[in-house]
Amino acid sequence: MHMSAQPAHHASVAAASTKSFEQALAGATLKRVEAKEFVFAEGDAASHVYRVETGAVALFKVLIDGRRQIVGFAYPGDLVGLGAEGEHMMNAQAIKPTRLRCLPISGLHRSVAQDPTLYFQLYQAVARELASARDLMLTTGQRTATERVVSFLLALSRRNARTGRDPAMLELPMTRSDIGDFLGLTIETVSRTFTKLRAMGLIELVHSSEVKLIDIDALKSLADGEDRDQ
Amino acid sequence: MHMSAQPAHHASVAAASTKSFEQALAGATLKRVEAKEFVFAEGDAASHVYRVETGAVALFKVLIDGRRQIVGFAYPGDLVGLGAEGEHMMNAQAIKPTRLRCLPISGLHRSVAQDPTLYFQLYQAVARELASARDLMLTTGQRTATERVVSFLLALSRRNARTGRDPAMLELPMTRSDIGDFLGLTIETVSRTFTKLRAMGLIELVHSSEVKLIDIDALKSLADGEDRDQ
DNA sequence: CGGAACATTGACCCATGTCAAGTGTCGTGG
DNA sequence: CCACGACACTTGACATGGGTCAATGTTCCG
Repeated sequence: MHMSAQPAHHASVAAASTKSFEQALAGATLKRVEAKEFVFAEGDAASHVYRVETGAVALFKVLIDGRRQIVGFAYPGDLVGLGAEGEHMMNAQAIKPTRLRCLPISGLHRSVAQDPTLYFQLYQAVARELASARDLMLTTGQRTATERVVSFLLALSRRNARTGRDPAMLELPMTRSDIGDFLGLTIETVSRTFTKLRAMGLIELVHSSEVKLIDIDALKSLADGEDRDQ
Repeated sequence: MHMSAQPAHHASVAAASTKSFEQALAGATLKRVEAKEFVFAEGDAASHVYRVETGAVALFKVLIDGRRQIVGFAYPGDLVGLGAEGEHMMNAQAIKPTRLRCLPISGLHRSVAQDPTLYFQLYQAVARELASARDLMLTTGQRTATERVVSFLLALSRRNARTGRDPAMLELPMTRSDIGDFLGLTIETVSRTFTKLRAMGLIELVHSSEVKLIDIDALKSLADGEDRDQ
């Protein structure tokens, strides 16, 4: 039987919270960025790793013709910027006012001297991120628009459950455009799908950025083709 | 300006070849698997990491209704099975007769005692794999069928160039179905796209599993929307 | 109050999926 | 060596999900 692992779609290295890691972060400076401000861009020197304290950040790549793929959203507790060798290979942009703790990579290497398992933790953190990336690939590669949107909502719901919030009431800090670029859909399709789910009585749009899940079980079965272990 | 990094699409931890790593692998047993035989399946205990010596392996996840997403192919020199915590979260299946070097995870942890940087190497290996996974997301999320197939061919071409083989003559060890499940397309669309590229004089199908690239520059511009730095 | 940005809705169309023949190609056994 | 069957691949005809283009609503902030 599978008790398998990650629920999917929290694509930014869920917090590796251990003593040595917390210590490394403790001295880190705090940085505020406004909505739409970049934390770093593709090609920038990878000087820091950041942990989101409040707010939310979108991680994305762009094609030369402007098409954009968001590869993940980072919420409070998530790390961004890991796994970059020398320079960043993607962009990180705040999607609302955000506070970040900035950890210089050089300092990180120094911390390793005190705690050699730190690399193991980084390894695990990146491995988790890899797992999410692959789950997202499954979603964008093989699923219909409805399945994608529902999976996305359920992933947010699970995140809420994990962090002690109401799993039926979702805040969507990102725009429809962001959701579309994450799921490989257009704004219009995302919007139509929300409308359809509302018409089916499965969700309620309290506000365009606030969704109430009415019938989670029905949503789960809609998301199907769901990877094992919900 | 970007000198950025990875060419994309070699989704299985390109070989981390260092002394300590080679030593760890040296004592490893060799295993032969036939085409279609599983190396491991989702849910299996993650007991070993494997390095492909000859042959090729497909890594994939399946949805309950049978849809399949191949997240990468592993060729000689590539590692498979890294990043699994406890149990594997995907399947690894040989796509032709394959020889693998099997490295017990327990032994790997022992080797770390001798060389603490080993974890750093593993971290880097997984980070590279993550970069490929994200490149693939960009491809399957945002591109047309033609762009996907051409990107795929060019990635194989680059791999050939990197390993000292003819970058214009490609061996496709995988079936059309595998390619489709990798790129998020159907068999028929993959086949039609090959036919179209042949009709355009850009490729030649020596054999259904052997492709000759005739006009690589034209292919590159077709692949466009290509991520920066070719 | 006005305007910009975001979201929704509608009409239409096309790329790709689906279904259904056909056509190699390879390996096996007679 | 040939015949057969099993697959894999190709090709065609058709259907449709979701993209595109366009208009309208809504929200929020100055």
